[in-house]
Amino acid sequence: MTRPQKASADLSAQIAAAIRDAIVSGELIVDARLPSEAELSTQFCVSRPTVREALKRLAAQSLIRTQRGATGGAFVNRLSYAEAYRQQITTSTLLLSMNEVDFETACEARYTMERACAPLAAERREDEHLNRMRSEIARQQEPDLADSDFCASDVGFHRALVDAAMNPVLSYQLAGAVEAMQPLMNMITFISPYRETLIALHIRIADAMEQKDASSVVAGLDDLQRETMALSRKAIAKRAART
Amino acid sequence: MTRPQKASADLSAQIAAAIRDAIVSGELIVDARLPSEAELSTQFCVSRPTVREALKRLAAQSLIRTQRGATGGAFVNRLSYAEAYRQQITTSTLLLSMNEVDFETACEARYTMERACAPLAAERREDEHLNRMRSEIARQQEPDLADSDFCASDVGFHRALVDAAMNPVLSYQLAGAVEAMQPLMNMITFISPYRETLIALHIRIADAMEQKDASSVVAGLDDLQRETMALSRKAIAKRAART
DNA sequence: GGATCTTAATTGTCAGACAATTAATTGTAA
DNA sequence: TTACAATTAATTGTCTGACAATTAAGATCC
Repeated sequence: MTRPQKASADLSAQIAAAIRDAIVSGELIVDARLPSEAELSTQFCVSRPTVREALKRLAAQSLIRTQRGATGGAFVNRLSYAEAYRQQITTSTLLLSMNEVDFETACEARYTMERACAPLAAERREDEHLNRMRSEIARQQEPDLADSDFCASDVGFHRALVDAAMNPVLSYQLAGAVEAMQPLMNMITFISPYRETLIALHIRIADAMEQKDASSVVAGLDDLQRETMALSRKAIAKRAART
Repeated sequence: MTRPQKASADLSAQIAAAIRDAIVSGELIVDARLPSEAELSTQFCVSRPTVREALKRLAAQSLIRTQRGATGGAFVNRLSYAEAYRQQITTSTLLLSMNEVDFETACEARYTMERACAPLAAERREDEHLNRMRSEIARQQEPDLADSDFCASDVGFHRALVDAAMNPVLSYQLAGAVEAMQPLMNMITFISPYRETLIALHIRIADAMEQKDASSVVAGLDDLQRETMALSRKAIAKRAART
């Protein structure tokens, strides 16, 4: 954790980079305590506010956590799957919403990845996953369900499918792809007949999962992608017609 | 951008959350200028250092950028693909390194996702991608190449394959999976005969890509996964024997 | 021994100041 | 009038010093 090198950047950014490097390189291991803010400020020859800004940067990336009190301080944080999920989702959501990624590209990416999970999911699925899928389907059949809740349930259904692959790294990677689609999906209005088509496909996929029939799951996802894309085209056409 | 609600957290965290919500919800659009630090400090009834800590948190997530000078200030940042890649990779790398994710799980996730790209990649690949793959193979055949450079080239090869799918969202999602494996791969020593096996598979995959033969690409990736896992088991066994 | 108080260390927050940077404005000369 | 230089104002970057809040450890008392 020596003096940072890259000039022409904020001191706080330089210090944050230096500490981050120390963490990533393993020089600072999980749960290790960093020097106190006062010590860091003398080490780096900067004031405490500057050190604090650096620490806040790291905290924003969940690289450290801080504790007040006598034995408090900043500690290297173990990045939990839950935290990683959260960051993955926010980053993906922002990327999709701010970069004007068209629906088809995002949709293709999502279903491509999801199809990849299907073989593992079909083979390893447990009753828990099947139950989650079934209960989301039941929710989707509620007649007075709002569009946004329908989409949320859709996300839940697909996450259950992904989780069934029993590979946490895969679940983590897919989390972004699946959840980030929700805002885009929310722009589609799911009127009754369309919902029924999607639900029928969900049922088909769940049945295939129950029988551990991987190729049918893949085929179901294929159809679901086609259906979703067709729906989005309709929504876009309708929006264009209105203007 | 009203007063934050969640109590019992740092003021700077609350303020950061409030501004982040305003950005995510679209209340603050890309390139919009936030109020100056002085204004924010009066708006939120906190001191300027506290506001600054909040802004640094957001800057760490590339949600804003700051500019000094007369017309300076904090601006909502458009999250570029490059930025998103970077964040994706650091998060994935940390998750894998700090959570003691075993090699097989990470490897399975990576190859599962990569196989999913294969059909699109085989169909859409351009000469550029093929050239990148070939040149990485050439690099891998250099006799004096260090293990870490061999791994880096391996990553380059696979990224070219993923990019050939011509879907930036997919490339973004895969970036984490592929790059985060590199530190894990670096723990394997690639002695000469093993390298040749991997290179042969790379050549097989590149040839299949050239002929746009999707199923052969998938089969090649399958074998590559098996080979990589076998190699890692050997490395682990050797390490265990040494102690 | 156990409960309570004190103390010290540490982070959280504040106020005020000055330096550095940058664009707009103003002044000046060709 | 135009081109260029100096000034000015706004803003972020940084520092100093202080105090509040929190927490664990030690000291004290019963």
